Formats: sequence, C-alpha cells, structure tokens
Amino acid sequence: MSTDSTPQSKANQATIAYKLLKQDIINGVHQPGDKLLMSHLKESYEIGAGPMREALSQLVADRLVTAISQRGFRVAEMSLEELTDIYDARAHLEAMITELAIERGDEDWEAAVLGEAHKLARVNEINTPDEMLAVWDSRHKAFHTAIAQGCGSAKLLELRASLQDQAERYRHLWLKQTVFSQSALEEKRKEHAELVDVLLARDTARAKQLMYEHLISPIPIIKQLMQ
Amino acid sequence: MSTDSTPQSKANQATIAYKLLKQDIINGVHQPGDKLLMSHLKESYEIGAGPMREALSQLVADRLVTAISQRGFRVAEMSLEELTDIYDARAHLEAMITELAIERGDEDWEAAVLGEAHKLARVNEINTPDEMLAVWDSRHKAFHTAIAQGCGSAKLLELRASLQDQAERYRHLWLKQTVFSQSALEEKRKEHAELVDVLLARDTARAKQLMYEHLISPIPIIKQLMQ
DNA sequence: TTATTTAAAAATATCTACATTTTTATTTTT
DNA sequence: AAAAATAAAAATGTAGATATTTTTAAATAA
Repeated sequence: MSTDSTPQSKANQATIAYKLLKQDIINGVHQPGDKLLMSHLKESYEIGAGPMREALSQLVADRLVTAISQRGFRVAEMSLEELTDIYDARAHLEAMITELAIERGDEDWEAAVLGEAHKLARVNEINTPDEMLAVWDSRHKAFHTAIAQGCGSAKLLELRASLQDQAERYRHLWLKQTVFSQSALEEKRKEHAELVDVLLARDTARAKQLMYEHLISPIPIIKQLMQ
Repeated sequence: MSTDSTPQSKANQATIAYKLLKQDIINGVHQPGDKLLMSHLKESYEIGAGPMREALSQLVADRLVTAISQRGFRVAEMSLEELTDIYDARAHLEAMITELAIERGDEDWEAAVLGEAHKLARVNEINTPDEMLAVWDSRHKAFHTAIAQGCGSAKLLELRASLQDQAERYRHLWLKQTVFSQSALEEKRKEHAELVDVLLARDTARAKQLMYEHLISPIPIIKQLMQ
C-alpha cells in the first residue's frame, strides 16, 4: 500500500550503481582497458565510494571489470582470444543444455519454444531501426532462453547467463551488422525454423549440431569488426 | 622467502575477509540459513563494515550467501534439490569438458593426467586421519583439474570452478564418509584407473559416461547424510 | 480474555564525510 | 641519466550519522 509498485524501489545504492555501470560497460560508455577512477565514478553515478566499490567487486565477479589491489579498477580488456573462447564455450554449453532440454522438456516447453519462435519471426512491422534492433534482440534472447529452460537445471541456466553477460560486449558488434541486413536476418530466420523443427522432432544429435553452429557463426563476423 | 609467498601479499581488507568468510561458510562455521550480522562479522574478522559488505557481495555472486536489501545477509540454504542440481550440472559439464580435453589434449596433458593419477593412487603412507583427508582431497582435485585443463578453455574452467565452489559444502559430507572407508577408497581407485585408461585411449564416449557416473555417484550418499 | 492495531524503542543495515595509506608524477640531487 | 626526495593524486579504510526493519509494549477492538 505504498506509492511505489516496483521491488526496485528499496534497492540500495550499490545495486543501483552495479546495474548502471554494467549497462554502461556493455554499451561501451566505458571502453575496454579504461581506468575506472573512483572520483569520476562517484560524480557520474552520484554515489559514495563504499557502495561504488561494492558494485565494482560484483562486476569483477562478472569478469567485466578487473581489479588490482591499491591500484583500482579497469574495464576488462577485449580480445580475439577471449571472443573465441566465450563463443565456443557458450556454444558447447548451449548444445549440451539443448540435449538435456530435448530429453527433459515437456509439452509446456514445446509450447513456449513455439510461441517465442513465432514472436521472433514476426519482427517485421517495427518502425525505427533502433526499435527494430531492440525488439529483435530481446525476442531472439527470449527464444533461446525458452529452449534452454527445458533443461530444468537452475545451475546450468546460471552458467549460461554468466557467459551470455560476458558475450554481450562482443555481441553488440554483431547485432547491428545482422539486424540491419535483410539477407543475414533471413539466414537467421531459416536457422531458427530448422532448430524448432529438430527440437520438436526430438532429434538430439542434429539439434546439438545446429545449435553449436548457430552460436559460433557470429565469430568470424565479430572478428572482422574488431580488427 | 618472505612470510608471504603469493603476489597477493598486499591484498586489501575486503579480499582477506572474503577468503576467511568463504572458508568459514564452506567449513560450516556459519551454518546454512544463519544470519550474518554485520556487528558480529566486524568483530570476528576485525574489519570495518565497508570492506565486509564488499566481501559479502562477492560471496553473493558465488551463491554462498544471499542478500536482501536493507535486511542484510544470510548463509545460503542447502537443500536436497540444490544438491542434485549442482552435482548433475557438474557431472554434465565435466563430461563435456572431458570430451573436449580428449579432442584437444596434447602429450603434456596426457603426462599431467598420468602424473596426478599416480600421486593420487599413492595416498597410503599418511599418518593422521585429518592429514589423510586433506591430502587425498587435494590430490583428487588436482587429478580432476589436470583432466579438465585439457579442454583449453579458460571460460569453461571458470564455470567448472564456480560449480565446484558451490558443491564444496555438500562435498565435505561425502569426503569423510569416503576417505575413511577402505572399500569406498578402493572403489574410487578403480574408477580413477579406468578413467585414465579410457582417456589415454581417447575413447570419448566411454570417458564421458565414466566421468558422468563418477561425479554423480556421491549424490545418494550425501542425500542420506543430509537427512 | 484473546486477537489485532498502533506507537515507541531498539537493533540493524546502509551511507556519507573525512582520515589514512599507497601509488604515481614531478622535481631535485648525485 | 639514474637515483632519491618531494608533492600530488588516488585508493582504501574508519567512524559516526541516517534510514530502515524488527522487536516490544501499550492500546483498542472482538
């Protein structure tokens, strides 16, 4: 019976700063290797040093920030090696999760996957390019998450989320390239359709292979953009 | 040779507190569900509230502590459901990593695995029971880590370490039961020997199966101990 | 009485402002 | 130029102030 409806209203300063800073790092406001100067951070995010350190430690756990004792914090570097490692690890993990999802998923899972696939396929009637990107990205993620949920393991889904977070900075580069190319979008559409087919057919071997290939396919594109 | 061997010698208060508190949670000094009262923590670990909060946030990221804004921190609960989830997820992940290690591991990897297997098999001539437990545990971990290293993916090894940390509290229960039972130890010795055989024979399918079974085998024992 | 509200007090979590320590940059000396 | 000394900047820590939650007690209603 209070004025606020969101559970975020009583979040503490550290949590607020964590979310803002994470978003800013993912969106490139703070570039890889940048020094995260306490005095600047305090000013930008209007927060004390204590809570800011708390937020920074969490980002260190997320591997988005690195810390050296007594020498402060930096935005984690990006590299071709890390790109490959994250994407390959993610693809292997997701293939494994897909196998479990096929093995364990029930009718609700099938329905959810179909539903999200449908919504994703229908991202045509969007107006501005920026909205297009945001909506496609969000539905693409929802589609893949719906598939992964079928594995039924909270821990595996946590690991998946962790790699997804770490991939986000690299993924941004790929997104623009893909969403604004009709041919690339069409390619993805086909891959998703085929994926849905083999998932519902419970064809484990084929699903694993398709999922792995789908997830590593952005690597060469991102590599090019990074150079 | 100074008093400290690590380059972390100038670690800050938060890092020190993080390590101590993590160890105490894993060793059951703070029981699942226990409230981690800031005033107690400050006293026990002789530290200010700021750095302690920093340590606590990191433990929240590790899933060993839970936090509710304005209501402080608690030791994360343990449950049969979580036990099963962690161990099953870990077994699946490790099986996948094993597959990659067989695919990617070179002669150095083979040598490391053989070496660690040898050291593990030779944990007989230890004196006190406590030392026995510590040494066997440490070598057992080294053996499995040597296998996993072969996958060559830093990210997958990070995910593995994360689950290992989360399993530690459950694993403790199993360790005593196993290390102090000659028959259980003998059983493990056989499993490890067979594992080494199929790894060096690069028999992927069999290795994945053996690894999975090896890793889920403690579940029923721990379940019994928890009830 | 018993249960429910309300109000005050205590305990607790969190934040801010300042103090201390350490690192980094600059200047001076050899 | 290299080393040492000094000054500035930055990170880290502490103590006390503030805000929130929980407990306790009192008051009201069933």
